Amino acid sequence: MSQGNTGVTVEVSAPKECETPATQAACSVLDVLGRVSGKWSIAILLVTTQGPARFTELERQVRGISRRMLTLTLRNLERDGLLTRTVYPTVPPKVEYTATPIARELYDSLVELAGWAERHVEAIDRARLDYDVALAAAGSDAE
Amino acid sequence: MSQGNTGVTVEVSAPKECETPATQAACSVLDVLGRVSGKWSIAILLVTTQGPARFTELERQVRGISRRMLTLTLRNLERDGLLTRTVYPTVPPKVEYTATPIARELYDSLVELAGWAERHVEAIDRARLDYDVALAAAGSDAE
DNA sequence: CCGTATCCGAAAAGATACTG
DNA sequence: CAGTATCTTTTCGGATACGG
Repeated sequence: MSQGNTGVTVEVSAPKECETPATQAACSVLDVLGRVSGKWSIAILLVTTQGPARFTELERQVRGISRRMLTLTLRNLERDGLLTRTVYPTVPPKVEYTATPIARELYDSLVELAGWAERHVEAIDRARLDYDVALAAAGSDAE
Repeated sequence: MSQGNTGVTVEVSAPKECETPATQAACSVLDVLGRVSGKWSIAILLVTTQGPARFTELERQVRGISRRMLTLTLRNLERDGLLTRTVYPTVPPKVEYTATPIARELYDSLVELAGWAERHVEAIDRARLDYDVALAAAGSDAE
C-alpha cells in the first residue's frame, strides 16, 4: 500500500448511499450505535436481559436515571423491537419490560465490546495520561 | 489565562460513573461507547483502518463532517491511543493518521455489531413501523 | 404505580473566517 | 495543507409538577 487508503467514504447522516462493502459495514455500525448510544440504553438492556423488570424496579436498579430518561429510553427500545412492554390491568398498575431475542443477541455483541474494553482499558488510560502530560509539557514550554 | 489550554479541549467524550451493581456490568461497555460514541469516531476509525489518511483526505471521505469536528474527533482518538498522528515537516505540511492495533481490534468488534445490524435491521424497521402505526391509530381513535 | 408535560442548563455539533 | 478561534444552532439530559 503505497498511497494507503482505498477511496473509502463514510456517510453518517444518510445511510441510503451505502454501497461498497466497507461503507455498508460503516452504516450498519453507525445504525446500531444510533439506536443504543443513549446514555442509559445499555444499562436498561442489561437489566431486562436478566429477566422481566418493572418500571420502578428499573428506576431503582439503573441508579441515577431520571423518570423522563427512563420513559424515553424504554419507549425507543420498545419501538425498535428490543423490548416488550406488558401491561397488567391490576389495581396498582403493573408494567413489565423484557428484552426480546434480538436484544439478547445484541447483548452478546456488546459483550464482545466489553472484552475489548477490558483488554485495553489499561493501555488506553496510559495513552491518555501520556498525551495529557506531553501536552502540558509542550504548553508550559511554549509559554 | 495561563491554564486556559490554547488548543482544543476535550469536548467529545464525557466521564462516567460506575458505582451501582446494576450498571457496573454495563460500565465497560458504556466506557467503550463513551470513547467511540462521537458522531464521527467510527467513520474516522473505519477509514484510517484501511490505511494512513491525511487531514483533507478524511475531510473529503467522511462526508458531512466539519473541520472542527474532524479535528476534535481526531484529537480524542489520538489521545486514547486509537490513532497515531505523524507529521512530515515538508513544505506543504503533511499529516497522516493511522489506526493503531488496538483500534483495529475494536474494528473487529464493530464488525460483530454490524453483523447484528444486518441480521435484524429488517425486523427492527418493521417493529418501528408497527409501533408508529399503532400509536397513530390509538391517537386518532382517542380523538 | 406508571407514567406525561414543561422548563432549563449543559453539551454536542455546524459554519466559517483566519493562520503558520 | 492542516489546523484554530469563535459564534450559533441543535440535541441531550436533569428536575419536577401533574395526571390516569
